[in-house]
Amino acid sequence: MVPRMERKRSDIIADELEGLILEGSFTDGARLDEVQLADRFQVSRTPIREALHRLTQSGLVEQVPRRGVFVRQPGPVELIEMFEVMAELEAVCARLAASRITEQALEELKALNVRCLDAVGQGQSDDYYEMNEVFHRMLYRQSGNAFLEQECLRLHRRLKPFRRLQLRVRGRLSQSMTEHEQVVAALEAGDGSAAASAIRAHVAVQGEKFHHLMSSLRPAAE
Amino acid sequence: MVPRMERKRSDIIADELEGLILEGSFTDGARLDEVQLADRFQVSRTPIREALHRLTQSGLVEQVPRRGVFVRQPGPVELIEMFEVMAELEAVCARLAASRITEQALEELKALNVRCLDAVGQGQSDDYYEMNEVFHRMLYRQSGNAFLEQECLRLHRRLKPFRRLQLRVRGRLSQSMTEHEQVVAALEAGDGSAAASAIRAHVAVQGEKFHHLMSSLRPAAE
DNA sequence: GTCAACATTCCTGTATACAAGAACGCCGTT
DNA sequence: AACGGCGTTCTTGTATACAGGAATGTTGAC
Repeated sequence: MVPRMERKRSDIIADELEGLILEGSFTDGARLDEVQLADRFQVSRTPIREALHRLTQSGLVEQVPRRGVFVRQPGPVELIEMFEVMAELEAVCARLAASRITEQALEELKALNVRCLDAVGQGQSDDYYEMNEVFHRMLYRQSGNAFLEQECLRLHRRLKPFRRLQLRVRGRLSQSMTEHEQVVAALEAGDGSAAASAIRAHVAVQGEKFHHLMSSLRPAAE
Repeated sequence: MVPRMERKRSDIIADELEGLILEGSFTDGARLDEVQLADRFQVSRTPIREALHRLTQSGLVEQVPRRGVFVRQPGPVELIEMFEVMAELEAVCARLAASRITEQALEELKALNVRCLDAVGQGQSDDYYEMNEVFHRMLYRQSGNAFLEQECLRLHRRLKPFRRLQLRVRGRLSQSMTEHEQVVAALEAGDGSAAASAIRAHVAVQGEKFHHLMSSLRPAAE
């Protein structure tokens, strides 16, 4: 079904810029100069403009007519709001999944959690991070609603750099594990509201505890 | 705070095209020719391209590299999924609003419902439609989460042409009224889950009953 | 008559040229 | 010395020119 998808330069540039912004390579409010970027990427202004336009739609930059585009890092308030929405969206996924999930997917989730547990035991937080991602993506998928899945992936991606900070908190990994297991248990029991509550708490804690980490206001600059 | 916002032509064109597509002026899968549109809007290809790019991000059209952009009307399945997400998002708004809504806003909602009731009594479905919009927008606002509000508005706008069909169902208006009142009552009681359930049902019925109206697959072409 | 290969043509993607508005600085006036 | 008006310059927004790939039509072979 995927015909060929030879991406054009402007898309590639958009992805790259998106990565740079999410990484925090640009300070908040910084102006993204078209000619400067054109020079940097060795292309003309046209693809740059298209890329910036896409980033505007994503909400990563703000475009002021006749003035230029400026990177727009979310402030603490907006971040907390976004985490709240993320928590609620995942809660919806969980509730829907509780009645829609397949046996097979449930088994996969369990297996995934076992592997997560191993990673936690060995203190491999990177591995855990990866598997945590897979866990959440599976949950989105099992909501049985492809549109919801897409929306969740979108927001998840947007919050990614801020989420990673969260794993650095001491003892967070094992706590996170427990929460995952509660979610799976609720799904297995077909208890939608329990699954929703579990995952909501799991995600919300990231938002609520988040500002404790906000001593550096910039996102994870790895 | 609004500096001037002299919109550029490409934005105006994007809005116009968006309206045309949502109205259903283009059949699904139709190709949007750049030069043709440029000629139609009396501009060069550049603003057209920017507008089409924006529509791509909105999901109204699909861009196939080296082939062109094609309007992409959501199919029945996708529409039902979108309505489901809308219902859940509004449910979240309601639940959050139950504990966050101000007295003043509550009064406004009540007043609005009284006016809605009048409109229903007089069979003025257009008036009702307008006030229904305001009701939902107020609910989004009262979630106390600006990001959630934005997301709700976005999806609401996307579903607008399909939602309108719903009002044509006989007896829907008075039923809708009752549901609104249930929501307000739950909000007043501070009962989040009741408010969520009420609004979820209110919106979901649109999605569920939607395919009964799908004899004509095209959106409301007024 | 049908199919395939080639050439033409059209359209998208990119580059460049042009126009207009905004910011900045300079100079003159008070 | 401070403030205001004017002009320069820089940057965005738009138009146009150019390049490459895709689709289509034609022609030739089987």
